[in-house]
Amino acid sequence: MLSKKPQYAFRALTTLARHEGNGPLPISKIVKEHPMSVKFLETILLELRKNDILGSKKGKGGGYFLLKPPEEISLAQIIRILDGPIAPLKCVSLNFYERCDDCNEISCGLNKLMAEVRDAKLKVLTNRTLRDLI
Amino acid sequence: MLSKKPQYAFRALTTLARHEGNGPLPISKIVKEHPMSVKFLETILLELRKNDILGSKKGKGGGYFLLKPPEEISLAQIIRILDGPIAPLKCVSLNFYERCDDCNEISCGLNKLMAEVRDAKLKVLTNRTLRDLI
DNA sequence: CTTTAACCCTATAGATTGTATGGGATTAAG
DNA sequence: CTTAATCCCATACAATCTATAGGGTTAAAG
Repeated sequence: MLSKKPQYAFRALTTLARHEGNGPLPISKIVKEHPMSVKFLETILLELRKNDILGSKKGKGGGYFLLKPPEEISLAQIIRILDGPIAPLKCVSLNFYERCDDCNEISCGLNKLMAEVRDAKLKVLTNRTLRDLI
Repeated sequence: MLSKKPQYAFRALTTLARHEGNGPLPISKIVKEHPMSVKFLETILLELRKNDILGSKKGKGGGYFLLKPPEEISLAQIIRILDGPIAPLKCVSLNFYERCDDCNEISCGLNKLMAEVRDAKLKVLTNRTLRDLI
């Protein structure tokens, strides 16, 4: 299950995508369209800025804006930043790999099947972008 | 990410599947093959019994056994029992549906995409069974 | 009919993660 | 110099995950 962070993020990002090219959009405007905690959204957008999804401008007239066109921002990128691995197990994760300490990865049948699940999810999540969300 | 419960469950279930037809297998034997907390595994197997995956026999010489052949028990069934929804959002879950109170399901683009993810996962998880795990 | 080995049931503890909130610092427009 | 915004970090609160505890019930075997 997706946690709230990416869910809120997607709402904010669609608003930012629709506003593309018109300069920075402040949180106050985003929240007007999607009612939610300003402070919580702030931490989310900050995280997206640190991961090069968003840019920001401080001070009066400032706000956030997309660093790339919406069709170049996949759902997978956002989910990985805010929720971590897309794979059902760390031992089959592409971006968050960790060895499992209590199963043998070579003989373990589960990780092979979970890798299939990972690929099935990724096929959707890397091909779908913010553009599909608008 | 899968929680520990289904992970442990899959290990126990493969042992039970290999033992199929030879009568009930006690927890003590399962744990000998897969070291883990006896008590924790007990609560897991109990949950599977209540959901008609396992049968059990009490008393000396008792234990657990599969109620169906391994090829009729899909990974999806086990995950739903122990981890809940397979869909990334409740509002697109087939077995655990809940209306989202803060988004419009008709106009919300996200749930359409998350339904695609759900279907991609289910395609693997309903076709793969305990048989594939052995 | 007692011992023993097993499952049955419920409560709860401890750790981790998810969901925010608060307060102040920094920046820049007007 | 005032105002409106982001930036940063700490922390509170709640929910879930992981596991443990302890006693109850059942049934086979001697």
